[in-house]
Amino acid sequence: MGKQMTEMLKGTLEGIVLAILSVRPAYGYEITARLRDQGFSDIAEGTVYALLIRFEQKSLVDVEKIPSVKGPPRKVYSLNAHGQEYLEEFWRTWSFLAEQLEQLQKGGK
Amino acid sequence: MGKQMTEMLKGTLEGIVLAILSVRPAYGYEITARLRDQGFSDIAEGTVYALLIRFEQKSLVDVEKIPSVKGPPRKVYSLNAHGQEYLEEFWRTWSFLAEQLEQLQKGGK
DNA sequence: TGCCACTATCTAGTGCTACTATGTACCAGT
DNA sequence: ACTGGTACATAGTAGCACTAGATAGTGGCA
Repeated sequence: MGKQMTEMLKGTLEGIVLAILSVRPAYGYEITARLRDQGFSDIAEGTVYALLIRFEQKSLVDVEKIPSVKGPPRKVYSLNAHGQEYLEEFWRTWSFLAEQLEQLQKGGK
Repeated sequence: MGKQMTEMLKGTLEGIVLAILSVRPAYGYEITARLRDQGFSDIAEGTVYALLIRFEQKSLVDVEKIPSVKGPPRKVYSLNAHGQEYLEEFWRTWSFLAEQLEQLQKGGK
């Protein structure tokens, strides 16, 4: 991953994962795999798990432990009301930023 | 400033300031003021100066000291060829991220 | 049986960036 | 003298993604 991407993901990855969880509950390994499929080719696994733990500590998610067919039990995370709110604020913040950048990009060309 | 915005600016502010410099040369105090006018209401001054010093160390900019009518001399920064390249890579990185997020935002609604 | 690959989670330590808080310096108007 | 606006700088802090591992369960294959 480029260094620019690494820095840009700070604060954004949080929103990305929250958005994924808002569609439907998921567990860490699954989220990492999905991100990689989607072009975030080398998101570190550790990063996702650390992020999920932070969500739990901030009470943005509910957690359920579900046995897996192959491998250790999964920790399935689902967005709760507080998490939903937090996600909405994320979208507001991101929209503002995106708009500013869009204008800058236009102006520079 | 919200904490979400603070984190999201990491990696992005760099691009924003480079984009500003690509339009025309500017100095720190001016850049801070312009950012504030544009809605980044409480960007810390120190942040911008530190950023500009990083640009200089990475050789993305040329610097010229120009006397000011009121106050200490200004350090006017202008983007050089290397900086222009770096900015283009920033736009590529940001465009990718913005596209991913746009799709997520659509999907979640 | 032993080994490997895949699934699945977790953590200590590192680097980078924005913020806080403060200091320095120059000049104009009162 | 003093205040306020202009202009730059920096030491310390917090937060986040990454590195580089460790740990564990299951199944396949030689």
